[in-house]
Formats: sequence, C-alpha cells, structure tokens
Amino acid sequence: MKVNKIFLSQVKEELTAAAARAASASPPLTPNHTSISDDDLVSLSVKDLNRLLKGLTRDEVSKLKQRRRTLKNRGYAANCREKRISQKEELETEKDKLRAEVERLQRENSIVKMELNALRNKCEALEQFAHRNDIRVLTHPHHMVSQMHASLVVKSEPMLPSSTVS
Amino acid sequence: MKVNKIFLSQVKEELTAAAARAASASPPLTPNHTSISDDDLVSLSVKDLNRLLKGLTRDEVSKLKQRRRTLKNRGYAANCREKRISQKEELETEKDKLRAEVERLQRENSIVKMELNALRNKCEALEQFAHRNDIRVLTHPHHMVSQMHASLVVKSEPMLPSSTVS
DNA sequence: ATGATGAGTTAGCAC
DNA sequence: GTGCTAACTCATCAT
Repeated sequence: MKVNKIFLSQVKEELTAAAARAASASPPLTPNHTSISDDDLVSLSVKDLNRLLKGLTRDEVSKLKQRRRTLKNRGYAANCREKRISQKEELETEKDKLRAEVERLQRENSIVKMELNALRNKCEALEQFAHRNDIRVLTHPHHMVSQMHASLVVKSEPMLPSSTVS
Repeated sequence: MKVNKIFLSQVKEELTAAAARAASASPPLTPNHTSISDDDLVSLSVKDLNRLLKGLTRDEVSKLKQRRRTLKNRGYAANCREKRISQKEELETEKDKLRAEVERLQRENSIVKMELNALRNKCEALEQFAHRNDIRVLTHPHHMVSQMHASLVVKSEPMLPSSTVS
C-alpha cells in the first residue's frame, strides 16, 4: 500500500491536464442521471436508488454506486471524528465531577474533624471534672458511681446508626 | 475539494492499466538517484538531501522533495494518532486516581463520623453524670463547680490545630 | 449493504 | 521547511 500510494500520486499527476480540461467543460457534456447531487445521492433510499439505476449501463451503475459508497464513507468518517470528540469531552466532564466530589469530601472531612476535636476537648474537660468528682464521690459513696465508670472505661462503644450525625 | 476528489478518483481509474504496466517493469527502467528508499529519504538531513539533489533536473528535484514531504506527513499523522491515544489514556488514568481518592475520603469520612458518634455518646453520659453531680455539688459547694460550667456551657470552643487529629 | 475505524493523503495553519 | 491536525479516501472488519 505505501509504495502504491506514492506511485499512484505521481501517476495521477500526469492526468492533471486531462482532468482540468474535462472539469472546465461545464455544464457536463453528459447531463445524464449521474448528475444527481451528492446530498441527494447519499440520502436516497435503496428503493429510490434502484429506480434511478434503471436503464443505465453496467458501468454507469457501478460508478454511481461507488460514488454513493464514498459519500456514505465521508459521513461515517465525520461521525467517527465527532464521536471521538464527544467521548473526550465526556471523560473531561466526569473528571471535573470527581474533582468537585473530592473537594466536597475534603471540606466535609475537615469540618467533621474540627467537630471531633471540639468534642474531644469538651470530653477531656468533663473527664477531668468527673475524675476529680469520682475521687470526691468515692469519699462520699453514692449510687451513681457505677454508672460513671461504665461510660468512662469503654474506649470503643457500640455505635448508633450514622444518621444521627449531622 | 469534495467534487474534485470524486472526479479525480474516477479519472484515476483510467490510468490503472498504465500504472500496472509501469509497476510490473521491475527493476525500474530509470535506476537513478530517485530510487532511494522511503526510510532513507525521510530520515535524510537537509544537507544530505541537497547533496543528493545535485545534478538532478528541476522536475526530479521537485518530485523527490514532494515524496519526502509526503513521507514526513505520513509520520506526522501516525504521531498525531498516537498522541490522541495517549491523551485519552492519561485522562482515564487521572479519572481512576480521582475515583480512588473519592473512595479513600469516603472511608476516612465514615470512620471519623463513627468516632464522632462514639464520642458524642461518651460525652452525653459524662454530661448527665456531671449534671447530676453538679446538682449534688451545688448542694455541697466546692471550688471546682465554676470550672465545670466553663466547659459545659460553651457549645463551640476555640480549636486546637487539626494536627492533633488522627 | 451498512457502519465503523486505522492508516495514508492533502490542505492549510502556525512557527 | 517543519510539524500538526481536520477532512477525506480507502481497506478492512463486523453486523
């Protein structure tokens, strides 16, 4: 293929003059049924195409069919390019969404961590207070001491459903 | 362009016979300097190219140059396609990274929320204990009562740096 | 037959 | 002149 293409392009050149000659002869000397426009030819139904083909020579038929195929291919190629572009855009959109989601989660995370920190401080203060009270209470025994121990000793308590978290 | 291309492809067909004829005449009847291989021609430096061009006819020179240009273009096109593919792969890699980051943050988030919940429960127990003690302590006034109030009344306390969070 | 896609060619832009 | 890329054509594959 490689060599052929180069070679043919050189050969083709020899025809430039002939091509120009023919092209300048307008309107075409053969205003037959093959003078249908590209847009019409490519959008024809098979039924209509066959109707158009009636009464043409074998050569005219195959040329017209080939032209139709080429025009169709042109459309397929354009379609393919567009698809490629929209797929790329889709990827970028998804990337942007994920990026936004990451940022949202980071914000949420830092807020929750701040809440956690605040609660830790509060808890610590309460624990110190409770501890000193504990000692004091132990000095004056009371029915609530056992309850206090139950909540202070456990580090990881059974959880409530997370729906209770803001 | 559109019309021309279709037309030329039809014209080109007329040359098929001639092309086949010429191609079958191997080795070429003109084993001149234009018989350089594609690979060699495309990788030649400008200096070497000019050396090769010395003593060729105007026509041979322009044909050789055109062939070189076409070969170069072939390489550019391949390059372009490869670039397109690697860019797409890069986008997908970045997407995967972001997706993983989102999952990591979601996990981290739910852990922190569980910790927060646990701490809330603990705090609540401590508060109830403290509250009852408070009442009791108020009955037996003590120097620690004011300290307890300081930590219980405030809902949003000044924060420590978040580095203290696990 | 129709549609999709990789590779090659060409035109045209940018440097 | 060199490199890149959109559009086109062609070969080839799948349906």
